[in-house]
Amino acid sequence: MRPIIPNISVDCVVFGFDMKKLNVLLTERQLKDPKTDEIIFTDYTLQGHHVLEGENLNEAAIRVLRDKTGLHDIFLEQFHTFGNTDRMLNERDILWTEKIYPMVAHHVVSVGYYSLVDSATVKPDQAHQQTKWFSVEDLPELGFDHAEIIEKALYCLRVKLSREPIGFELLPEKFTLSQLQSLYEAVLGKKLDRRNFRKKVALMKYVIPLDEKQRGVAHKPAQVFIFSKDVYQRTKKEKLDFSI
Amino acid sequence: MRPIIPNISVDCVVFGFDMKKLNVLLTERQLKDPKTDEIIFTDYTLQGHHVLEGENLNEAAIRVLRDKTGLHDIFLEQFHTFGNTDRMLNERDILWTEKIYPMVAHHVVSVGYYSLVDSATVKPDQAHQQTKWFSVEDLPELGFDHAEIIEKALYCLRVKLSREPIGFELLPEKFTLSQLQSLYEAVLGKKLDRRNFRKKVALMKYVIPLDEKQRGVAHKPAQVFIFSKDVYQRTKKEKLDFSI
DNA sequence: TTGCATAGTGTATAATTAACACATAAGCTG
DNA sequence: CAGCTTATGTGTTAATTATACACTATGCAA
Repeated sequence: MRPIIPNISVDCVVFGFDMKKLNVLLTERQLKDPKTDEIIFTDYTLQGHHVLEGENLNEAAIRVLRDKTGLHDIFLEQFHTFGNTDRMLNERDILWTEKIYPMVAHHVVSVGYYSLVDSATVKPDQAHQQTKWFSVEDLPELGFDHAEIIEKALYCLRVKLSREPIGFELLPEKFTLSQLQSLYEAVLGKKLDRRNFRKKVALMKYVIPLDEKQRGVAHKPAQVFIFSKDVYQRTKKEKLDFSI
Repeated sequence: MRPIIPNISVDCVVFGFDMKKLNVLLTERQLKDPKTDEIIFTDYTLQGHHVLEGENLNEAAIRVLRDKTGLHDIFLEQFHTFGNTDRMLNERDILWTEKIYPMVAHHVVSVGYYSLVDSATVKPDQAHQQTKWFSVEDLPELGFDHAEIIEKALYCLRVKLSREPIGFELLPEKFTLSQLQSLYEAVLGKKLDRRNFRKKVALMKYVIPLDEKQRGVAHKPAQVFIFSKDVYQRTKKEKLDFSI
C-alpha cells in the first residue's frame, strides 16, 4: 500500500435523500481509555482520509467513498479547502489524534468534496457499522471542523442545485414529480408551489416520463420519470444566467 | 523566517480592471543556462508561494499578495484547489523546479485564490519588475497548470459577480455608471444595454450618487458614485435566488 | 460656434414568476 | 362494495421582471 501524505486529506460530505429530508452520512468516533475501557468521548466525523502519494485529489475522494461506504461511480464535487491551523486543535481532537494517529501532522489541510446519493442505495449496516445517516437539520456533535465543512457543503450544494440539474443524483433512477419536488424543498429548505414546480419541470426536456405508474400506493399512483443526462448534455446551453 | 510546507502552496489570480478590459497579473519566469547565460525558456506564472508552517491558507494568500505586489486589504476569495499529480510535470516545469527549487516536492497541492483590484492602484514597476498585466482575453504562455487555474478563477468570478456586488472591488472608490457597466461587460464577457443596466443599478441602494461630477473630460461629465459596503450588508436579504 | 464624445433618460412589449382550488384514482376499511 | 383517505394532476390571472429601442444634454476642443 502506498504511503499517505501526512498533511493533506480529503473529507467527503455524503448527502443522501430519503424522500423526506436531506441527510449526511457520519461515522461514529469513540475514544476509550486503553486500560479501563471507559468511553472518554463519542462524536461523529465525516468520511475522510489522507491523500496517498502519487494520488490526485479526485482519486483520493473516490477512494475514500469506496473504502468507507462501498459507493462508486457517484457524483462528487470539490467545494472548498479547509486549512486553518487550529482545525484539529480542540480538546477531543487532540486526544484522538495523539492516541490514534500519533504519526500524523498537527496541521492537515483538507480538501472538501460533497457527493450525492440516493439514501436507499447506501445501507450503512454490514461492513460499516458505525456509519449512520443524520438529518442536516439535526446533526450530532461533530469532530474537528466538520460542522463548518458540512455547512459550507450545504451552501455550495444549494448554489449548485440552483444552476444545474444535479438533484437527480439524490433520487433512484425512476422517480415521481412529487419526489423530485420534495427533494428540491429539502435541499433548498423551502416549500415550493406544486403547479409552478411542475410547469418548470415540464420545460426540462431531460426529465422524461415513462409509460409506467407508481404501484402499491394507497392513493392515485403517480407517473414515473427518468432523468436523461444525455439529453441534458445535448440541450443545455451555456447559460450562466448572470442577473445583470 | 518560518519554514515552508513543501507540498502545499497558494496561487493568487489577481484580477484588475483598467476601465476597458479585465486583466490578470502575471510574473515572468525565465530559465537561463547557468554557464552560457542563454535563455532556455520564458513564460509567465501566477503569484504563488508555499504555505508556511503554522500559517492559515488565507494568511498565506494575504502574505503572497503583500510580498509579490505590495497589495494589502484587498478582496480575496478561495475558489478551488489544484492537486493533480502531473500539474508540475510538463517539461519546462521540471527543468525549472530542478534548478530553482530542488528541495521542493514534486507533488504540490495548490489552493487557488482570486483577488480583485483597481488596476490603477497596482503599478507593477518598481520592486516587481517582471510582473505585468495581461488581458484575460490574450494571455501569454503560462507555466504549470496556471492556464487552467485562471480559467477556473474567471468562471468562479463570473458566478460570484452574478450573485453579489463584488465588482466594486475592481473600481476606484469613486466611479461613474459607465465605468461600472463596462466592468460588468468585461467580466461577464458580453454587452449590456445602457438604460436597462442603469435601471438595475438604481435599485441597488448601496450604490450612492455623490454631489460631484467627473472633471476634465472632453464630453458631458458623468455623475460620480460610491459603493457602500455598509448599506449593502444591512439591506441584502439572504436571497440565493434559486431558480426553481 | 460648431463639432465631438459620452451622459442621461422613458415607454411599450414580451417573458417569467407567483398565487391559487378542485376533480381524480388507487388502496384501505368497515 | 361504498365510501374514506391520500396524494396526483391540471389552468388562469395578476404581478413582476426583462428586453428592445432613440433622442436630448453637457462640457471641452478646435
